[in-house]
Amino acid sequence: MKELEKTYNPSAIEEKIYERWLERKYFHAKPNRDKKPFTIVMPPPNITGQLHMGHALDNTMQDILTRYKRMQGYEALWQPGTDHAAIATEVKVIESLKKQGIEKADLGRDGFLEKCWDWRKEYGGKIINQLHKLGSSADWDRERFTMDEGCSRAVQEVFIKLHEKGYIYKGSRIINWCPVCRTSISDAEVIHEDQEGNFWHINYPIVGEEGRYVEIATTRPETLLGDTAVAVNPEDERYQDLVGKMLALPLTDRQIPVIADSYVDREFGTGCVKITPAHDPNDFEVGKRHNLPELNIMNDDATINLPGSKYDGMDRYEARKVMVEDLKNLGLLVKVVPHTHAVGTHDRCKTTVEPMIKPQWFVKMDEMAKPAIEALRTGKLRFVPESFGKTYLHWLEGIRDWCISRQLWWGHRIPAYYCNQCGKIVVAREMPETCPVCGCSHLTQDEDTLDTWFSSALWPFSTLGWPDETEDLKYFYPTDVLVTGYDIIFFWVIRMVFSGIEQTGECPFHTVLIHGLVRDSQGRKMSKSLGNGIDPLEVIEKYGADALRMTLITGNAPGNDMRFYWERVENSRNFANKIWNASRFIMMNMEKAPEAGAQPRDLTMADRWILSKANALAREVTENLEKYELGIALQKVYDFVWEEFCDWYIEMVKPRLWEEEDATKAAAIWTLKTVLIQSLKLLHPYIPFVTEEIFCNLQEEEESIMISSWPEYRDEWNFPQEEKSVEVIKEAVRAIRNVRTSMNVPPSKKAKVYVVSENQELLDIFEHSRVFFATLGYASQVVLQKDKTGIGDDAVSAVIHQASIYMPFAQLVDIEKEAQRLEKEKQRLEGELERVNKMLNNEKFVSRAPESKIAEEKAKQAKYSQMMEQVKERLSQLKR
RNA sequence: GGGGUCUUAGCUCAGCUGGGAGAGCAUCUGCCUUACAAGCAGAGGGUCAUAGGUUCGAGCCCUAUAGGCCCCACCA
Repeated sequence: MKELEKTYNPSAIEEKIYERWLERKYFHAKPNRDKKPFTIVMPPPNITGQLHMGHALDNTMQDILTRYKRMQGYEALWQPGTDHAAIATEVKVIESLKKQGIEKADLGRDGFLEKCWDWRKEYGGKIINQLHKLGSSADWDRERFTMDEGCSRAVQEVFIKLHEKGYIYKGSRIINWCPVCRTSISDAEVIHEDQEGNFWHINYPIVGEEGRYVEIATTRPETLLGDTAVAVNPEDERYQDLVGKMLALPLTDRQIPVIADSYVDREFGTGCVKITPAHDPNDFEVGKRHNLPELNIMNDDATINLPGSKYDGMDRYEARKVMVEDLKNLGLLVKVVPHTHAVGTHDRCKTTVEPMIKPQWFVKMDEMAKPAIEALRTGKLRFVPESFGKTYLHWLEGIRDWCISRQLWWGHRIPAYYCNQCGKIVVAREMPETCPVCGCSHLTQDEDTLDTWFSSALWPFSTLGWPDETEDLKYFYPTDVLVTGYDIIFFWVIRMVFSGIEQTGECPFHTVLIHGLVRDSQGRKMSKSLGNGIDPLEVIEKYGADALRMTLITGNAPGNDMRFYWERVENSRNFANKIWNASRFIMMNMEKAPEAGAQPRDLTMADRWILSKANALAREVTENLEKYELGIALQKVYDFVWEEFCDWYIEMVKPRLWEEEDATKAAAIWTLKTVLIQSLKLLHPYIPFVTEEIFCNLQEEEESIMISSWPEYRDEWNFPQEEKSVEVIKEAVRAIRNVRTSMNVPPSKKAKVYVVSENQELLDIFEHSRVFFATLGYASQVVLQKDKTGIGDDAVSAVIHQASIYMPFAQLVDIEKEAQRLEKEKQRLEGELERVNKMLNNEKFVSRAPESKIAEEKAKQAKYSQMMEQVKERLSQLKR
């Protein structure tokens, strides 16, 4: 038996323990017919990533579930890996190249990709190492990467299958273009944020009607150059006569028609809308309906593309300024009205996106969305908390086709090949030798790569070997729970669900456990630009991984954001120290007693009480964990360990340990050890390090707590009678302490305690508990009797159920104060009685409430009236 | 415009299927009691946003209102 340090020092043990777990392969899972599988796939962090609080929370939750299920006897697999993070990584690599004076284009595709792989080699493992520090029990032997061979094969396979099915197509459509990243992005990557801008009212002259104009209002005057019509509402009387007429487009020599389309809102603006099909998604639709020309007036970097015009080559915002000035000079600018409106920006770089028409690859969504919606409706898939299911449905029901091609180099290259001669597109695993149409042998692969999320969408099955029918896939798939933040439901969860159903026929997981954001102490989002982020590694260094994990889980409900406070970390650390010291105490005492292997027969009332409590706790905690109520479960163990076990049970047991010859010493030691181990096990998923360290020092039968068995409820540990008895004793002790405190009696001053009760059963309980009054209630002597014989009027008193407690404090007694205390107690009881009487006198309550509830209230009524009598009696005694 | 969510002790938050309001921190009072001062024993502090409704019974369910936050959305 080793001796523990006086205070718990996490940094001294965490690394050592984690190494041991790794060495012994405890995290490794493999198909095992004798066990049921439990699988979680880790949301793959970006290879550009550094562990932040969000990761810490996300992974702590996954680790808790994995460790819990592993202890329950499941073959628990937590599948880890990293994501290539196409845009994010490409941007980082470009940045680092720039510092060396190298441009992406100079390197060429292959050269650039080489740099990307170098990057991944250097930084790809960083976050994984940081996850180790957190205590994550993922199966690192299975670590995967979204661009490794297996995942790439899965991507290719899915692309080809979806293309064959007609679900993937190439088309020229209006897409979101990021002029800085120079790539298309999907709708999900566009953030609409309100920005202050202007409404520019501009007059378009009507051709052939000198002096007559159509006034339009726009937030983007520069797109005027691409206008191919002006639209009015067909119902709008004001403009009936204009439809069909031509307008002279200012600043150009073009003429454009006035058309009628119900898209136009008569009430908004002037009721006349300029139509720019190539640079606005609505206008694009209008343009299609009216066969309008699509005039692209912008380059990829959002400079104006209009050769021959003075605006050619100007940046879009510069062009705006110059054009507005020119319009003003022409007298066509009617007015400028300040106007805030939603502007689409790229979520990565915050650049205002430019809608553009470009040939891109799309995934057709309508058919695949259906089974994904169905999965939630039929309960095959559920969200915790449930409300996020609505978010999921809402998005799926309004889903549009997914633009999956990106004009990037870092990513999965699209397996499409173009015939240089006839233009035929061939989608295939490898480049065809000849074109199937014209037979020519000159083909070129598509330059584009796929959206990062295309590969992440396959993560739950690509990591298990799909498309091969591997043992892993058969055993571990579908997975069980997906843990992630609500901010990523659209990007990832939805796409995993429809991809999983489409490719494997099964929903990739049955539960999505959603968590919120970790904010700073003022409730702000932690961000680099604000500099308010707290580094989880710093927390781990200062207080230990257990304290961090516990802080992230305590007092937080699924889906809710939380604030980070150092005080809370301290409290968590204090708890680890608390259980550390309780263990230290127990170990010190274990040496004093012969090793008790089996459960002793002579368990005392207190032993049975705490055992019964620990037993009930195991059941409750398990129930909470099954409902993913991680915070509630932890709170329960916390309360049990600190209050019931440490503050009450250990204090109660001390006299038996101090006594040289105590017949029940072995029982005490056995109970201490048993309940401690039970608590450690219940805590292990949350605070794995400290529980492991204690467990290994405490016993020698098992080599690690993480592979020990999860506590189960046992009927033979259920002792309702003893639970009640100890509660009575606690009530009496509390009453004594209360009285003493209110009279400022120091603990050093012991007092004689009389317990008066007419209830023999109660007196019997106290008879067995004399020692508790001495140690917990500072009694010098305990007298149990049925009446007040020998108790002077100068004693102070307290009333508990069916008993009165008297302590003679002659000189200390202040009759006034004593009376005040009792008056207060009387008032409290009056309140209680009023409530309970009101209930029981209510005929409807008595006739409609469940019997158990009525019985409960009746018992309370009896209890309070009895106590009331005692208080009244004592009061009248004082007044004499 | 649509949807979601929140409003509980001074602060930050829990509160499971409706049956007497909880935690941590902070505050106040005593204690260095032989596991722990990162501790022990006690105390104070809440018309659970407001107004209705359902119910024997509402912090919890329903409706409306006010305020906060979030997400989605093609009003130029």
